[in-house]
Amino acid sequence: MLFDDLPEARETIASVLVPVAVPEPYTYRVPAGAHVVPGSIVRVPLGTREVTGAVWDTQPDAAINPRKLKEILHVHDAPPLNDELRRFIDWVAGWTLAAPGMVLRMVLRSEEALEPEPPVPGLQRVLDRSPDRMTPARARVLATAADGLAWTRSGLAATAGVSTSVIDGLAEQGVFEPVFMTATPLPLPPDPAFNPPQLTPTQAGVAEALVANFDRGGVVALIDGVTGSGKTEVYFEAVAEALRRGRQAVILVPEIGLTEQFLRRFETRFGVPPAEWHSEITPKKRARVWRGVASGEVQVVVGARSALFLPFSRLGLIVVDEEHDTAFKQDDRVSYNARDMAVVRGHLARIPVVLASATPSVESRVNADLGRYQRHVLPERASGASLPDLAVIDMRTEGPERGRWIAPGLVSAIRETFAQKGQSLLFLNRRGYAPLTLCRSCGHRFQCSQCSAWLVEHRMKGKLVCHHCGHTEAIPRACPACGTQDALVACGPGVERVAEEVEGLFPDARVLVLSSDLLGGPDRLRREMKLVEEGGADIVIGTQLVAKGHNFPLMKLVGVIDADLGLAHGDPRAAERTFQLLAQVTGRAGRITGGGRGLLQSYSPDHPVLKALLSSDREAFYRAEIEARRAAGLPPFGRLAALVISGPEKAATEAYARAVSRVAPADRAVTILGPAEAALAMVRGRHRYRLLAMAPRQVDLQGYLRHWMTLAPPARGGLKLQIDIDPQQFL
DNA sequence: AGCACGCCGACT
DNA sequence: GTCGGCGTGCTC
Repeated sequence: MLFDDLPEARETIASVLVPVAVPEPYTYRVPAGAHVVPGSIVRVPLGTREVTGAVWDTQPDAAINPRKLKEILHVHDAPPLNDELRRFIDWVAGWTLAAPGMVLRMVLRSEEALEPEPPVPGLQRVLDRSPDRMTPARARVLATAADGLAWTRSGLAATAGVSTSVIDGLAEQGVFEPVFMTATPLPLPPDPAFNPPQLTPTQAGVAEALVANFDRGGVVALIDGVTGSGKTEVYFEAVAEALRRGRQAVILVPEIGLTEQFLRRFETRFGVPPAEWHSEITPKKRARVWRGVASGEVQVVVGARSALFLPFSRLGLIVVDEEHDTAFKQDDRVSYNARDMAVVRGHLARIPVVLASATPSVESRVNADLGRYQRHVLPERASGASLPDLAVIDMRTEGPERGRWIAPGLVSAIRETFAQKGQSLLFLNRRGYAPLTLCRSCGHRFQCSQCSAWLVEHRMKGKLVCHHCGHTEAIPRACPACGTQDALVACGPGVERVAEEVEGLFPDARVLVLSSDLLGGPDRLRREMKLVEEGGADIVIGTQLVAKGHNFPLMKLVGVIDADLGLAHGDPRAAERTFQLLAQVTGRAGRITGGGRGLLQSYSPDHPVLKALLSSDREAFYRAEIEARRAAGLPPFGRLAALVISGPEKAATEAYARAVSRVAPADRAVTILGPAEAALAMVRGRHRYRLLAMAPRQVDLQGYLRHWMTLAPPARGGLKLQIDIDPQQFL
């Protein structure tokens, strides 16, 4: 054959998604001898820097000036991102209107994982060699290494109980030879048959349905079960099925829900703890989990929302526990709701998704009612214990005297519980001592200088703190407005103030405050949680973190100090949030041991949310909430969007927007527009606006956004948007 | 003049 | 997301 007949050796190119906010993949030359496939993780030059990206297409139409092309520097020795994950990245980017590279960045969140762990030097017994002289220490070493497996020098020394010099001596004589051990072996795989639970007939029925879903493609099941009904045990059976089928499972939990308790429950069922994935994990562990997941060796991951973006090689199941929790939302960079994106990934991968909650979100309930999701109800408590006995204390007639916050009825309930050595929990979703401080003399109210919210007194810290932007200042002695000395007065209760009252009422009780801003950080909080769990406190005063994830087995009484708090907000989901929070926190009472009580202090005991809670008629709550949204012109999904258009003073605008999003639309300083008006304002005003637009309107937001993006492509920093629309309808 | 800072476009 | 260029305004 003549050389002339051969097609000219064409230059190979590939499009590479780079982790920057550009709208499309860039084209690079593939160096001779390098082999890339779609999904290959590569190192490429970009501008003056080098970045890690992923090959998106090996046959791109190169509409780019060939002279501009740069060459791929390195192809990482890591499994390529599979087709399922690449489609998921593209989908999420399209949905969130983020650059695909920004979504890729969430996938490539472990630099160390991109190359195999370097081999560890080790020693292996050379069987036909023995030491010149035997000593007791040497004998122990030989006995330890008799299995013929490779050991690390220090590991062998420690196990045999000798110093490393004994090992060195033996190695010197050739009794051990140096070898290289490949990366630390992964822990044993979870065993689906390790400890199957005793399920009630209802639970078994639900578990069976979840198992059957593995043969039905991308089915979403909503498990709707009261606190203590055994949701976890039931979805563990779906995890077991994934394992039996040789597939991987991921369990997403709200960040705070990933407790020691949860890991222990997993271990009890499957014999080993699951792999963990969350923001606190060390880089080394992070890399192991990432690689293990990509290679398929790690079979079950329990993690926060970011675990959804792990490169599973054969994902078979996604579970979203506490699916109603707002911690699944990410608002910075790419803004997404991991619960919704889990449904999307399940859909693309044609695998079952399980959403579980004691208080499902309204949108998931609606999706279930519409037949998009299966709905499985677990009504009773598994232990046979009844739900806590709930009652309301009408603060208008049965309230405490002025300056106190705990009604006499609740005080006596605490006294009774304490006498019977049970634990009481007082729930108040307000950190600090008092939510508002004012001057007795002139009426001056302490406001945050950055964002105009009230400053909250934190007596333990001795500071005034803004809960919106984090701004902190010292508590002054004199009023900054009129100069009067010692005239400051605290208005309303926070957990610290309730604790003060409790300590006065029950001097013998062990009182503990559980709040996210405890001095001593998360470690201390973890210790305190454990302490409460083991009975080391009698009365616990806590903010919403006691409502989430953690179970306190000895808790017999839950008192809600202000059940109205949260109901009055302008947020269209205030009622839903309050219902969920109160149901979760009161559900803690007697959760394990049964026979718990809940007392809710309220000035509006006839509010539908409280009525629904008290009658345990959850259906009534959902019916009323869906109806209320319909009446307000909102679709039942809670199709909500917020546009935050940031102006030139970026930091100020963002702090402002953050503050506003919590108090809006009550704050008059904010212009509130619908998306159409916001879009027009953007285009007309050359985005010199400082506004937050909330659009609880029934509009085609996606259409509007696309429309205006073509009119005025958002400049960097010019526009930040959050989309909070249930993606179900677009799948 | 020298430099910090913010804005803006480019990045294959 | 991050860098470099450039204009503005201020001067340990």
